[in-house]
Amino acid sequence: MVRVAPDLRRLGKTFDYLLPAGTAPAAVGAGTGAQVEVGTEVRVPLNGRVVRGWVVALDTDPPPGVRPSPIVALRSIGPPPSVVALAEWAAWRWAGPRSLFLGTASSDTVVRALPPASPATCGPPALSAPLAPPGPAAPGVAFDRAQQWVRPCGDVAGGDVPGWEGQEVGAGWELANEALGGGVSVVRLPPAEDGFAIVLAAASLVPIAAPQPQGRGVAAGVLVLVPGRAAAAALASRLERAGIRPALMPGGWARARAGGCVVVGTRSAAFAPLPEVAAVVVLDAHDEAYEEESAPTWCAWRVAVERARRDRAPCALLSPVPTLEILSSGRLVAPSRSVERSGWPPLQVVDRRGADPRTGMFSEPVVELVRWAVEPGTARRVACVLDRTGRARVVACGACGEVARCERCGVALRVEAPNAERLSCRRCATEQPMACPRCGSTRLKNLRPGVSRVREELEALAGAPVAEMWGPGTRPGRELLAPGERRGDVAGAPGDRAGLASGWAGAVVGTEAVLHRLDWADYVVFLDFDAYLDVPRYAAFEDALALVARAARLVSRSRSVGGGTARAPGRVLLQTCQPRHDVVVAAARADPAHLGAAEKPVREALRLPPFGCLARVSGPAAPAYAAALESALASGAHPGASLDAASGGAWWLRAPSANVLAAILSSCERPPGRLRVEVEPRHA
DNA sequence: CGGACAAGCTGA
DNA sequence: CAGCTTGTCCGG
Repeated sequence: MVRVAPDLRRLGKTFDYLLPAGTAPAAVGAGTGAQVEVGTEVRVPLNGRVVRGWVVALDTDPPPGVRPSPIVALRSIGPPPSVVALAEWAAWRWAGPRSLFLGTASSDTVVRALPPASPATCGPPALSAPLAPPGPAAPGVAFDRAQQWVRPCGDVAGGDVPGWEGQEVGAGWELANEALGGGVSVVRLPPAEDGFAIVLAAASLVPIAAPQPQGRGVAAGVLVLVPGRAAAAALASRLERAGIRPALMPGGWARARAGGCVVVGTRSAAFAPLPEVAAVVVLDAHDEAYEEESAPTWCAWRVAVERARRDRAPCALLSPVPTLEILSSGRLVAPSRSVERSGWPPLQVVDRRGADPRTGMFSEPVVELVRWAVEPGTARRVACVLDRTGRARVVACGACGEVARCERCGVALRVEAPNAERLSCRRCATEQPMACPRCGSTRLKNLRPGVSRVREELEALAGAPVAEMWGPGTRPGRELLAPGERRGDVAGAPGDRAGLASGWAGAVVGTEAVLHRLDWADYVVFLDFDAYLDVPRYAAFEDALALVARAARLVSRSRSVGGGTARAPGRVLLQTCQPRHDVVVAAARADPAHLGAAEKPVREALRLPPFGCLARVSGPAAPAYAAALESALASGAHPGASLDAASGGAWWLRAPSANVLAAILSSCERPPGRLRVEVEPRHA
């Protein structure tokens, strides 16, 4: 008898079934597809139809009074037991259906057999002796294993091993051992460093093919997460050039399931079916691509951290701009200040406080830059970023020029309605009189950048065509116009766009898409950086700094010039009315910790993450659920937790920690009807 | 989730 | 009261 979780979104229950004739629980041949084990995908009858499901427990006793039906069929090899348990944890942690996480952990296609566990085909440093599996709290062992990698690869970087020519090896090497020394580390690598050295060091922790009879036993692997599909593919091919054949998710599901390999993938690969992890590396852990936007709002780097904790494996979270939440999850590993500074490009801040609104979006330095970029016969590229939304109702003081901002939390105050009589703070929900909080002047002017004609203006100023790029920043399907082209008449097939983006030079204006789609630039200009500082989200400042880091990476990337490769002399330029803002200061000093130090007390005072954990409850069934939560809180079992009504029939549940929050949510039965529970939504 | 079935509405 | 919509329950 086995227990099965059906693949039905609204059904959290499990059901017991009889094994089909001729099968037995996983006593022998587990993972070969012939037998049932925890994780196996099955097809089971339920209420008169046949549904997909996962075996979540073996040898169960059915509740009294029910007579179980037999399983209809074994459908596919499923995630290993460790990942089934991980999915259960995630379902609890983010108050979501377990089947959703099991689905994420499963193969897109039916898998009936696994390839032989691919042993570490690690290239250059042919490690001769089998390595011990990762043990509990053995930093010394991890250190030694990483050393074996680091030393040869440090030499290899000179280019004397095939496939290694020209691999740039930076500060990552010195940090790799420390990063993988045990437990969770937060590695603050500057934007110019890509962390490949740490990935290689982690890859060396794949145990050398310990012979495993019939695929039994645990074959640990190394998990590497990257924010996007393109970056995953790029990392995979780079690993191959280094002699390591990684399992690229989702296609590499079966290889990952067999274990003993390096698995590379995006957010969903946090649930890659490695039976055990020997090390975990998350690149650009601050990237919002790791967070699922709709409920359940799970977060891949947090899953990765939990996974490493369960397997007592080292976990390295890499980021040039680690958020407070990331920092609170591990110990900080950072290069020296001088190394960090040299990994950030110079930042030029253009103070726009005194600017005449009629000069439009462009300061003198920007106009000069664009003219420089469009000079004929040059291969220069200047990218201008303009977020067209988000600051229509922000006001600045007509007397002192300061943006009116909340004295309590520092966010820009907004005029919520066209003829409102007070200024409101959307972060801490307070209101203030319609006057400059700094000098008291009531002469306030609306900051309202011109939007639709920015490109035309720039073309007029530069006296040359300027390209345009737009579209949502994180989704595909954007279009790049060549110089002189208009929206709607994109040259070539859609497939040509990437080529256009890489071969093209001059000036480009676009939304955040620019930062995602271009592969290099000499300069990145934020035409209206304040738009990012004024977003009413608790994480707005961190997100703004992350954008600068992304721009920094664009301008520090090497590019081909006239057949050779040159280092772009990159710079980032910000136009802002808030030149002393902590985000601007942090970026200018190449010191992300500056922002962290400024943010910490505010978060602490407002009990925002990482000093507290919030969940938003909404939907038609929210009132009923809120009532249940209220009575759970009234019982006194959860000190420090509270429930507040928000606008639009929603509620905020606040708890001192994510665990307490999850405990409260899971202790309250969900009422029937549509209910949305968003745990830790970053747009709060 | 989706089928079964019960309770409620409508119109002749 | 047939014929249809809307809602609640339940599954092994």
